[in-house]
Amino acid sequence: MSAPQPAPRQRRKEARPGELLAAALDVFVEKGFAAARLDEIAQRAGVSKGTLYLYFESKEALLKAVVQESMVPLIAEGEDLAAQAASDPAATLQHLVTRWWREIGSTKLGGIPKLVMAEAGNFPEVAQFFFENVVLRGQALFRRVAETGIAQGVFRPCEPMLICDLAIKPLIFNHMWCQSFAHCDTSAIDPEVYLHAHLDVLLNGLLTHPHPTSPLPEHPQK
Amino acid sequence: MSAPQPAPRQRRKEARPGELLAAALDVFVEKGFAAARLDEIAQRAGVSKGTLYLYFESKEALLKAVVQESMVPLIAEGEDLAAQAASDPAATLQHLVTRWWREIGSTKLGGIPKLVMAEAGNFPEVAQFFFENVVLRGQALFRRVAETGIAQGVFRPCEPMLICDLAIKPLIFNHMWCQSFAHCDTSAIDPEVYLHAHLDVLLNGLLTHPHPTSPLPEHPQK
DNA sequence: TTAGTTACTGACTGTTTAGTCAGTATTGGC
DNA sequence: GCCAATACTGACTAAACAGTCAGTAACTAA
Repeated sequence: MSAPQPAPRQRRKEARPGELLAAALDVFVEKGFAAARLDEIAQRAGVSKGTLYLYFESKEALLKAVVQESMVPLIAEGEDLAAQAASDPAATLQHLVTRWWREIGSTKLGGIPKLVMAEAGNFPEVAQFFFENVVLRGQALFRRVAETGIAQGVFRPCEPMLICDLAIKPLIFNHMWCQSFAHCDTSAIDPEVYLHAHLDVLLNGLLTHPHPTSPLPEHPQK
Repeated sequence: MSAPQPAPRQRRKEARPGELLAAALDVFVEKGFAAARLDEIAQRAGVSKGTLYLYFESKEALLKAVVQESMVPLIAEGEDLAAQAASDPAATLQHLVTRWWREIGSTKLGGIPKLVMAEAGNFPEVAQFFFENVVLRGQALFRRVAETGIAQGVFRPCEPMLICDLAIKPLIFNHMWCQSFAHCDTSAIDPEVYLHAHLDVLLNGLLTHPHPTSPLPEHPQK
């Protein structure tokens, strides 16, 4: 039986915010915003709850900061990439979707929309912030590609925002679904298989002259 | 200034459960499960909180009862309808989706998946109950249609569950989205327009020999 | 009218947790 | 080594809320 020595205190002003945000992301995604306890976030970051309040004003401000720091840079990066106009809208659409999967859908960041949407009614400011800084800017990326594709006659003519919604919403939802029912849905389709099937059917349904596509998966799960 | 006369007490053993469930559905969908207060549910049903506990064991049991009473009958109804085998799988798929929209997507019942998914981590029993009694049975409906369609060569060959997921998940999510961002997304696409565009692109992308389809909407919102 | 039954009430309890702050311990300058 | 300056702590508080139960009043049958 060793004496329960209290962990030695450290002063690390620079590193704290990042560590707290990382811990907060973990706990928020695991438990949801309401059920996340600030004590647990602090503990995972290796500090006490008091320290949390040295860096963030409130629980809500912490969530806002998580969104700000983790999602907004990715959007900004996407905007830079999209600025280099690609000539092939179908390929660009595929590229954007794939990038979403790599950067967000396959990481714990994918849990943020669920978080924000679940609490949108109780914390409208967070929802608004997310909507303006992530959703609208993300939609703009897709929208430009859709407009180009329609103008070129590659995509069937329609409201560009439709293409945007049809392309990305199913994937966000599938992530939420898998996250929520992981313990129930033992024979769920692998999210990456879903991603490819979705892209295939989407493009096939959207293109004016569908390419011959690879066959859809017959037995996605072993 | 009238005297604040306490509303006269009433004894209505038969009607209470239904009224409480209706009030609970309202408040759960509005606030989410965690943020819903039992006092408010009771108040909306015109009773006190104590009465609530005469009819339901706990808050969690109340949610389970809401799912049981509002969703399960609809699934059962759908199973009856699907038992009358339809010869045209594409039309049947369209019919199932449209029925989902009419009975669930366009009503407050559409808020239940959001509710259950948001709290799945904290109340796994509720998620399990929903999954087994609603999701699995709903999937089975779609799956049978998908299998028939593939066997007839009407749908492209693939894992039938994929068709099921591709057909319904986007719609569930779009409902959640609109509900969550109603106050932010002032130029959102009308859900019914989204429904038709989705069905169009889905079938176009899924059929081995796509029908000539009506054009996609150009300006869905006025 | 009265007495018995029970649906219903609402004040109360216990618990949980966001947010506070007086005090402590580490650091860096001298 | 000593002394600020300040990053950090954790016990505390106030509030919110699920769940309880002794008491109340609506109904019923005789």
